[in-house]
Order: sequence, then C-alpha cells, then structure tokens
Amino acid sequence: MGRAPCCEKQGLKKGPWSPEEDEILVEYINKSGHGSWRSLPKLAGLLRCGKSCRLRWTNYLRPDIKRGPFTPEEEKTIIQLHGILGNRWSSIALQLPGRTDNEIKNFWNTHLKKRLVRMGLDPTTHAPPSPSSTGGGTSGGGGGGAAAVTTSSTPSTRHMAQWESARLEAEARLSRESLLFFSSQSSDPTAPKHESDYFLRMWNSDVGDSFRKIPTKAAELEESTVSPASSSTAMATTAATTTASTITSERGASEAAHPETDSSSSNEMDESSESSLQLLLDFPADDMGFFQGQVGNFPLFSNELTVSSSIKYE
DNA sequence: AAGTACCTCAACCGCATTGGG
DNA sequence: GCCCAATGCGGTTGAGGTACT
Repeated sequence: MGRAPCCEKQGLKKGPWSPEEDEILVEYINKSGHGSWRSLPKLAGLLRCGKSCRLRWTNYLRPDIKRGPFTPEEEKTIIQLHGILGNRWSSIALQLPGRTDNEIKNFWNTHLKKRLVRMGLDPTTHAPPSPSSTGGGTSGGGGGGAAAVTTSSTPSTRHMAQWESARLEAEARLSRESLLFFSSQSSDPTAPKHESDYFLRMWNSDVGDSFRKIPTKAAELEESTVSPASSSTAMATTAATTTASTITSERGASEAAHPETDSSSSNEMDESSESSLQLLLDFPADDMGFFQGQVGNFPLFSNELTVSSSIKYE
C-alpha cells in the first residue's frame, strides 16, 4: 500500500524542540491559528513536519495545558475511566481538562498500571487474573496479559460489550415503559426517570460515540471467538457484569453480599473480593461526578446513582 | 567517583479514520 | 463509490535524569 510519509523527510528536523522553535510555533498559532498543520511549518518558517508541530502544540505548548503532578482525584478518574474505556486515551483526556492524552497515557504506563498490578489486578481489564493464568504468563508488558481474562474477548471488545449491554438493557426497559416514561417526563424533562436512562444518555454522548466507532473488525473477532449459539448480546451481558463489577464502588461491595447475580462471572468476582478490588472500591461514589455535566449537554449521573446503576439489570 | 540500572516523558511511527474532490 | 491527502490516535522508542551499587 505504501502510504506516503506524512512529510518529506529530507531537511526536516526531528527530536526535541528548541525554545526558539517553540516560540515560533506559539507565535504563529496565536497570530494565525494552526489552520492546516501540513502547511503550517512552511508558513511559520519551521523545519518540522506538520505532524510534529501538531504534537508539540497539543501536548506541550497549548495554553490550557495543566502542568504538574496528577492529583489523587485525577488518578481516580483515570483509573475508573480506564476501567470503562480501556486505552482510549483521547476519550479519557476529554474528562480531564488540561491533561493531554499523551500525558495520561504516560502516567498510566508508568504509575497507575504498576499500582494495579501490585494490587493483583490485571491493568488491562481491571479484573483479577484468572487462576489458570496466574501461574505463568504475565511476564512482559504491553497487551500480553489481555487474553487472560474470562472469555477470549479482547479488552476493547469487552468494554464495547459492556456498553452495548447497558444500552440494550436501557432500550428494552424504555420501550416497555415508554408510555409511563413519556407521560411522567412532562414534569421534569431533564430528570432521569430510570437508571438505565443514564446509559442511554451516555451512549448518545461523546463517550458513547467512541464505542460506536469501534471498528467492526473487533466485533467480528469477538464473534469468531464465541460459539455460534451464544449471541453477542449474551456475551456482552456476561462481560458487562464482570467488568462493570470491577469498576463500580458501591455496587462492587454490595455484589459480594448478593451472589444471586450472573453465576458465570460470580466466581471470579468472589475470588477478587476486597483485596483485589480495594483500589477501586475505595473510590467514593461521587467520584464519578466527573461525568456530570461534562459529557454532552446534560448531566449523566446523579450523585445517588453514580455507576452503581449499571449493573442492576438481570 | 564511576558505572549501571531504572524511570520518566517528549517525540516519533505507523495504522485508522475522516473528509474533500 | 473511489481515491487520496490530512488528521487523529495509540503504541513504542530513546534521551535525559535519578537512584543504586
């Protein structure tokens, strides 16, 4: 195929940016905007490719970038969002104003990932490693451990399945209760009438968008790893139950006391218990408040519901 | 003090996606 | 609908700094 390189390599500088280059770039963008990144270097008089300029601007020079160490709240947000979104750093960054996807990615890889590993959690899925896989194969970084989880699903598809499950459940409920729902809506159109409402909202938000855009290739892969009899929805429910448990604070704790939920995943969750979930369970419910008013044009979660609403479907 | 190992993070690379012609 | 350029995104690299021996 041979896509042409993003820029002609000859004569273009690579590596760290000098203060002078930074100054030129900032001055030019402040004056003229970045416009076409490809043509920017030439117009600004920089010996860099447009891609490099864009990266430098978005990751370092942008005026709204927040510097300095991550706060505990930001850490929690990242961990929780990673539990939901996986390695969708740009989506995670949307919830952390002033932080770049690159910064979050680096912080995750150098700090948070290790912390989860120390807690006995799979940093990819946030689930405790399955007993069969704990013996050998978690060496090496990267995605090596991804296959260790419950089904053969990949992290991204498990996250997608989680979303899909919540969405389907919400839609089913709403269709069942549509008359009641719409009649009662007149009193307060903005107030969620049902917990599943939040998922529909989130699904229709920017965050949900990122899932709808997951390439079908991933879904096909998912299908191919599941027996024909098991629909993707059924799989999704299982995955959602498992994964959502790990990312839910209140629910995670109550789940241990209510083993009547999905038996296929309950074993894992039982084994995880408090110790392996400690980090996630420690989060107060209103830590998910970052969703409120920040996704789309509406609040997504009320304080009393938070994410715990995500699992109460059977 | 010197050498080595480890850590951090800015920057690069290449694939995926988007959008215009 | 197809092609291609532009842009976005996530994984990876490597230089520089720090800690340890």
